[in-house]
Amino acid sequence: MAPDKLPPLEDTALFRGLTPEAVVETLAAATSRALDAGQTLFLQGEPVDALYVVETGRLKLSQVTPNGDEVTVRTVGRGAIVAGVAILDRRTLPVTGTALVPSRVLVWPRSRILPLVVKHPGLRINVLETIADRMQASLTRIRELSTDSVGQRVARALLGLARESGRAVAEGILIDQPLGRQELADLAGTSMFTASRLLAGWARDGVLDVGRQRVVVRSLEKLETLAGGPEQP
Amino acid sequence: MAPDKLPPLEDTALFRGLTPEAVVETLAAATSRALDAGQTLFLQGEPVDALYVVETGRLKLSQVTPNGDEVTVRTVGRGAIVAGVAILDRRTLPVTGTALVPSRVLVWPRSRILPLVVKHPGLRINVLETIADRMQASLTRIRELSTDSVGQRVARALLGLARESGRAVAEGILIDQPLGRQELADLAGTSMFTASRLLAGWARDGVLDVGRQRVVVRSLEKLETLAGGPEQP
DNA sequence: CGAGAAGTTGACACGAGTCAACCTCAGTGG
DNA sequence: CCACTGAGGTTGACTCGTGTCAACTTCTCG
Repeated sequence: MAPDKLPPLEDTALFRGLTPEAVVETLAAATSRALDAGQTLFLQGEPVDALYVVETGRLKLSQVTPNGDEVTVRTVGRGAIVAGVAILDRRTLPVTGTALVPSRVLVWPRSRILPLVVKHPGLRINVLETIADRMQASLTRIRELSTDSVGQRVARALLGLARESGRAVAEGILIDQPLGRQELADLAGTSMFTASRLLAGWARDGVLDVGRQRVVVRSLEKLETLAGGPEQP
Repeated sequence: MAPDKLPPLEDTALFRGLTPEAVVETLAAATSRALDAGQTLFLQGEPVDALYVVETGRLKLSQVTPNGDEVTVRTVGRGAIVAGVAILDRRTLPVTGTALVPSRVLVWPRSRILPLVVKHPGLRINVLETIADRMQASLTRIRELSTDSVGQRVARALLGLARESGRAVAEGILIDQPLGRQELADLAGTSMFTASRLLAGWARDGVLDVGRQRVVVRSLEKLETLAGGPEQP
């Protein structure tokens, strides 16, 4: 796992605006943990006992219903702060975190992160900002689930993925991560069958190129139209 | 507006656990503002310039789509902290706040609340706790919108209202606030017609008594069953 | 090359939204 | 005091988007 072309962690949500010394001290306090694909990092309802930052890979944050249904709330990649509520008082986790692919996370047990947020107020600010951002995203999601069609939601999910893990290729923007139909369907809150039909239709219309575990966006504009206008936070 | 039988504000989310002096000082820094029914207190997307606490009445927090559709995110009554993001750095409001009935709110402009949260850490903790609670509620709502039927959602909305503004009467629990079908439908994320049909059916089954702007829950147990099991946070 | 995972496609059912017509009260002004 | 009016609510008919299930195809990997 050579630290090749990865953007430096110093530059991610948790460390933005901190002094180099604070960054070094905080990083030194972390341990690193590897996760297999499908492995669970923490369970909804458990007490929060650590703060995490995604080093590599991709985590799925989901809610499970009492009947065992699972709803993907969001997925996060490198640099994302996870379980930010760790810096608040005794709380339980609102979601379950699972690795979608083999991943690696930085771990700060509460006992180690709490003194640090006291010492470095910027750290606390960054975590709280993340929580506020997630709040806004959740509210937007509620609105989308209430008013948008499945087509719009799938289109918006693709736009999000393109923005987050898009890579420019000859034909357009490749979503640079294995993306199964089921996974996309979970993100958009629909069934695999409906997602499959939508992708097939859009591929016919020249909006996308699709393949096994693979999507290339050929026309961002058309996709934005399908999503019902460009991003609205 | 005599301070009749209202539970004391000292006892609400913002002040829990504070010293009496801190409560007095904080209350002294607030101004009070009256709102007509339907009046807007703040608009989604505006910069947050104040923290509010509901004194009397009821506010609706909603998200509006670019096309003008409106989705009720939640409604709050006496004692609720609103626009808690005010204590974070420069942010915009994630929702619009509107009075459902003539209401009264306490107002702390940012410039006045910020020094107070520094002076009284308990104040900050209380606001952050509220934000975390709302986060959890939003995630639960996302799950419900994704997996529950409209019937379950309406039942759950009624349970919430009964818990929040329920008053025991001879026949059961009266939801002690004017509750139009449209309003209930908005809360559950459905149409007025569907809400009306559901209420009519449940009234037939003896679960509810319904009338113009009025609902009485006759059997909490049956309603919980309809909601798909008792509360699951 | 075989087996299983991933994806596709058609047939079908059904929940819930939409619209129109209608009913029924509460409040108002003559 | 009563008739009128309009908001609130109900109900039926209809449509349509999506979920479900089954059968089938096509990759990928060991």
